[in-house]
Amino acid sequence: MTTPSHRGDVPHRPKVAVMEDVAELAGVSAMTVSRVLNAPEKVRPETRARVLAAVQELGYRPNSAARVLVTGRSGVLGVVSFDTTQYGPASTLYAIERAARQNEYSVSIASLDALNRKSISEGVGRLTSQSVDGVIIVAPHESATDGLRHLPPDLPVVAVDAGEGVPFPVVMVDQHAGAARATRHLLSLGHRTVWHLSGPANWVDASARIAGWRSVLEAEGREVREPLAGDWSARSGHELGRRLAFEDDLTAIFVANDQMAMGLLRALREAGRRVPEDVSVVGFDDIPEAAYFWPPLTTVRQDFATVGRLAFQLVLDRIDGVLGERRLKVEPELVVRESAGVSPPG
Amino acid sequence: MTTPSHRGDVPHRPKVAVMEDVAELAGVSAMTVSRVLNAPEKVRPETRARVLAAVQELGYRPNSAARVLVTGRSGVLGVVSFDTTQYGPASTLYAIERAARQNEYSVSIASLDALNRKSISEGVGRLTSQSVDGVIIVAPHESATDGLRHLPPDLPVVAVDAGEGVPFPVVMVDQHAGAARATRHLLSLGHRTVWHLSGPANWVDASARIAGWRSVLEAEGREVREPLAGDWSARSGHELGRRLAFEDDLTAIFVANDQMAMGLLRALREAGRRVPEDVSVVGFDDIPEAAYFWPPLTTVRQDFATVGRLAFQLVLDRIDGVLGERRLKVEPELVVRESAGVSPPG
DNA sequence: TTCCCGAGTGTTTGCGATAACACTCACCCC
DNA sequence: GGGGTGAGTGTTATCGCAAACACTCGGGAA
Repeated sequence: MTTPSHRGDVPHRPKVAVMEDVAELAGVSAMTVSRVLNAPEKVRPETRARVLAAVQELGYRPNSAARVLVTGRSGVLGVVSFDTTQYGPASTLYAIERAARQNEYSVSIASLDALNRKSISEGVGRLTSQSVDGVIIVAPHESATDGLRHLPPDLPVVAVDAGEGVPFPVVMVDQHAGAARATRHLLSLGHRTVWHLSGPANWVDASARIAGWRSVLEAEGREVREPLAGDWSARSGHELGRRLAFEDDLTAIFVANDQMAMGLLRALREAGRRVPEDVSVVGFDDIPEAAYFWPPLTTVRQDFATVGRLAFQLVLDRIDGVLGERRLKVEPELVVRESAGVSPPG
Repeated sequence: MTTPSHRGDVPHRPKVAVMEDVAELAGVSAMTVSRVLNAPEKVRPETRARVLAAVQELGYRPNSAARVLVTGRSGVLGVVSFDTTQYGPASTLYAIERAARQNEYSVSIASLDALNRKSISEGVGRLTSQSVDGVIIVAPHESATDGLRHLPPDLPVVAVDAGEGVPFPVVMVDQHAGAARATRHLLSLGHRTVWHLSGPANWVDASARIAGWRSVLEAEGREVREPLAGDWSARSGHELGRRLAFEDDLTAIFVANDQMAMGLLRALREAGRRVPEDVSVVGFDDIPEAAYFWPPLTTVRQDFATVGRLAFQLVLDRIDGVLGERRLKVEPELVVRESAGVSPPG
């Protein structure tokens, strides 16, 4: 005798307990249950105990949608990011999630297929329509920076590694300083100048690393060779490496990330140039494998965990109406291993 | 003359448009607006146009919390995972997000700090309390498998790479077949037996790879050396490699993942053993860098993208009440490069 | 004693959307 | 011409929770 509806296939939803059920079991009103959960000190201890027992017995869990509807707060943080299969973004995301969890927030993600204004604001849109309380954007591309200028102004937003001129706080590793450190390290080993294998155009960290590298060379009055741009992959490092391997004034090279450095290392070896005896190489990132490259890679460590943690702290402040720092820089660290050595004689 | 409340710091919430506002502007009822958004064909074209214009003008976006409350559907998928900084899990997550997005779902994540029953069900709990429609679990550890038996039975759940005996669908790469393929490849090159550097105990894929490797050796009547267990890291591969490098019947070794293979390669080189002339090495995963190892790594490619896509499809089916496959296997592929060669003359 | 106060609890209302049902036509059939 | 029909729209109830306000006491001040 069931009504001929489409519910035929969902015989009997085993209705989950709601606040009213708990209230009834505990012999109080729903409001008291709500108070036990949100402001326990306002409820007499023995009442509280009864309510908690009822919660336990029924396996009650508050319905977040209802709570969001009435409070306007979701406890969800959105993260917009590009290519989280890469070590850097993945680590940042992981650190954000961890920090969020410790603060009773959960994380919703929106990956981007492309880096441009439209894509970014669409990603943010996907998140805001899920009523996130705030958004962290991990998309270190200049076109993104542009998209970031046109976001809902009342939404708490923090960017990781964004360029200048975005209207909200930015957390970043000091790429410029890191690149400078790498370059100075190579010069200090006696090299006359340092080549650069850069990241792709329009990536803010690629640009910052180029700038850091260049500034040191210029300050020291060294020759500045045009950087060659890869795409962060080992493949591109290898390809560009083959073109560089026969430059005979190449004795030192700073590579914009460790994967490209790996490709370069291989190209150099294939060309018969020994590292570090003939050519010194310094990378960037310090991926966990860098110490097991051949030879072990001297590189610049980025502390993604700290970046993620700080980014979370900053959105949290914004959500709470606190206006904190506008630009937080995390110091990178040069990790000296064996891929960079003293300049070969003459 | 503001009331002395804590709202002092939030002067005037610039109230966003709700459905009623749109209705008013378009001169219709809220119900009609709702229909335009959810079942446009039920509304006369000119009315629809008026409503859409009003939506546009007010920048109206439906409030998802209200919608979830009444429909019981959130359009959010939860993903529970462990260590998304690793290439495999990260790629799987990425593919899931992508598939979800194409189906108008968004993704909420819950990372795990530890792999055990408590941790898993807590992770699922964090997600369900955010009212996700379904959950995908990417936690290929046997202790997890245990935790998975005690989840809310009405929740649509799909696991990636889970062991046998979990009460819901599982998508996995056929690790056993992949390991067998790698092992057979090495035997076919003339090696008398194949050593194995395995993943850590209790990881389901580590166990499956051991089983696959062992089954081939046994079928061929070859000697089975006790596998050495690493922890997936290059560091552990290096460390174990140092112990193995001087075994003189070591001519071929199958390593449970590419990172460990990298560490092993370095250890072998440090011990003066050439790859592939003295020792042949086959890895597992085919991370993007594998082709740029020294030498380029022969390995087994896992198609994480397909795994992610299938896992999403399976939860989606479950959410829609369709009971699909219980165990879906994705075939891995042997990628032959240069790290494995013919057995050195006895 | 009377009154006030505040701790503890209950009642009512509303958050923003959709489901279910009710209504109004214009149209077509016999 | 009466009445069925169905497309298009409106009305009401409801989802589960918390904010705001109302109520009930017992204890202390006046």
